[in-house]
Amino acid sequence: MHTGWSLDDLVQHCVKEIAWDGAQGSDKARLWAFARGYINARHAPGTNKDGDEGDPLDARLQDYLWRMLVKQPQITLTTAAALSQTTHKPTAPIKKTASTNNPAALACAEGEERLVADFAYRRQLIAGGNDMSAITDSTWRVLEAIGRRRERGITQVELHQTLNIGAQSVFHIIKRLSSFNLVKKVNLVFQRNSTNLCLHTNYAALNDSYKAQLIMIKQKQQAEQNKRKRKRTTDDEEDDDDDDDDEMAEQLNTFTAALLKGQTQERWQSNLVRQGVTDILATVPDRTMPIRELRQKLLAHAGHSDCIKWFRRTIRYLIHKGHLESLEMPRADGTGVEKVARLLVPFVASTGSVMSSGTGGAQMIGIGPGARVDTAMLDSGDGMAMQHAPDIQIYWCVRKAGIRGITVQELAHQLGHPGHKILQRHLDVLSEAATTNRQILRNTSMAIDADKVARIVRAVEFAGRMRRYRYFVPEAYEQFLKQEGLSPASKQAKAATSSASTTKHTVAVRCMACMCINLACV
DNA sequence: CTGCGTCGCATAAATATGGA
DNA sequence: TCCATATTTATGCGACGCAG
Repeated sequence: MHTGWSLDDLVQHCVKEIAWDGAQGSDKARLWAFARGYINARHAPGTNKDGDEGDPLDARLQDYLWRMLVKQPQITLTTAAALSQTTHKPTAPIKKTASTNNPAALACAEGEERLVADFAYRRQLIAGGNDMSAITDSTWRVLEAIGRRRERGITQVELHQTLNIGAQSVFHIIKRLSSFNLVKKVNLVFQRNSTNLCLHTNYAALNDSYKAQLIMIKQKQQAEQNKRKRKRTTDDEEDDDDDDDDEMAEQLNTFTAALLKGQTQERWQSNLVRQGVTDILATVPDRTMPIRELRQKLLAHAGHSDCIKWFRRTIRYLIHKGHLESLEMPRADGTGVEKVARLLVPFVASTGSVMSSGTGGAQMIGIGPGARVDTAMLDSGDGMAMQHAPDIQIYWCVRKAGIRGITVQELAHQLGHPGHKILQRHLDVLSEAATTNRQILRNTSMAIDADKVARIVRAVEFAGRMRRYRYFVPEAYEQFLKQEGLSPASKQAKAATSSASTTKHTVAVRCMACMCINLACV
């Protein structure tokens, strides 16, 4: 934690970074990024913002740095054009032609100058003291690619695609490399696919996903310790259990709260929930608890439809995998039966899991027709992606649409064209009140606070004879009405009629999309 | 009859494994 | 290192039963 830095140190830092960039080397823009990273990291946190308003890396420093670097024995000055022709590698005839989509080569102009570290130095830095005879050409290429993407890691899929190596071979190579302790793997689940993020060991500790994995492992170990303690003494460790539960519950609450507010990038972590469920069950008598109670204990927003869906899915998954069994038990107050869950085998996250702790602006990622698990989501700068429940994805899309609203067609497009039926169903549910309260809502005529209960607003718009729905977040809908000079007086009617009644409250307004359409609220 | 929730089967995409 | 195949994890959707 030095608050100062020296020019020599800066130069050495850049030499290393260039070496990490591999055979393609680094261009000037990247070099300046390295230097800025170095300088900022060594400034005291408070001083670098207002203290020096100007760029700490001014033209003079840039010039100096460049001249010093060119002089370094390990560094060669070359151009992008030269790099694309020569293979520049003492080891093997690697088919550079195969990787024409090399981003580094394409990104810079033909004559762009690049600094490249020599092979021996790079090898020492990236492969450490490992015997190079054990590292074959393909292995080296993979290792180098991982090194190049050291900050955010690279997925197995990307390695397979960019290096033109079979997916299975990539798997083997990664396995080998992790046996040398050069590479760390982190499992990601994204939409319907799961993949591994590969990180160079030296940089793994900087990655949020890897940190999350370590936290999970630590939690697992603590849970095991607690269990062992519990076996020995049953009464004295209650406090520990409570603390543990509180900690877990708190973490989960943060997740749900943040998720539902849509103000964060924290991704819901299904493994965390699964583990939370079994951890709680492990501490109660008979390892049995009503599912409803379990949900309330685990989640701060247990009444939200999002939570209910997620939770139901989680329970179902755990039952399917043999961790839980579901039983019918009479209620304590004697009014019928309710479902309870009994723990059979505690769930333990095996391959680690992922959550993001990014700090950038909240944004939806990975949803779209071409969404993939690789660059699209990682390049968005917020680290990791997690699989989302469809309703949450829908909700966020509607939210993102804001005052303009969104039609089913647009929604379907944004979500990568899921099944028509399933989409409609989720929309039905979301535009109604929370599912558990439906009974109450139907039977009551009192005013319903739609802002609190309904998640999204469904409005119908007419264009000639055509009729279609448009969905809004409640706040956005209010805003829309205000903009059109209308009072949101239809709120009650809207909530009351959304389920069964046929009465319609119609308002003639201008549609934001077409500017000439009547919009009616149903 | 209708709406809703649950169950089970089919499918997809990626990883993991073992033999050549 | 490649090939064929198993496994894992998640989604899509129809069938079925229940309650109003």
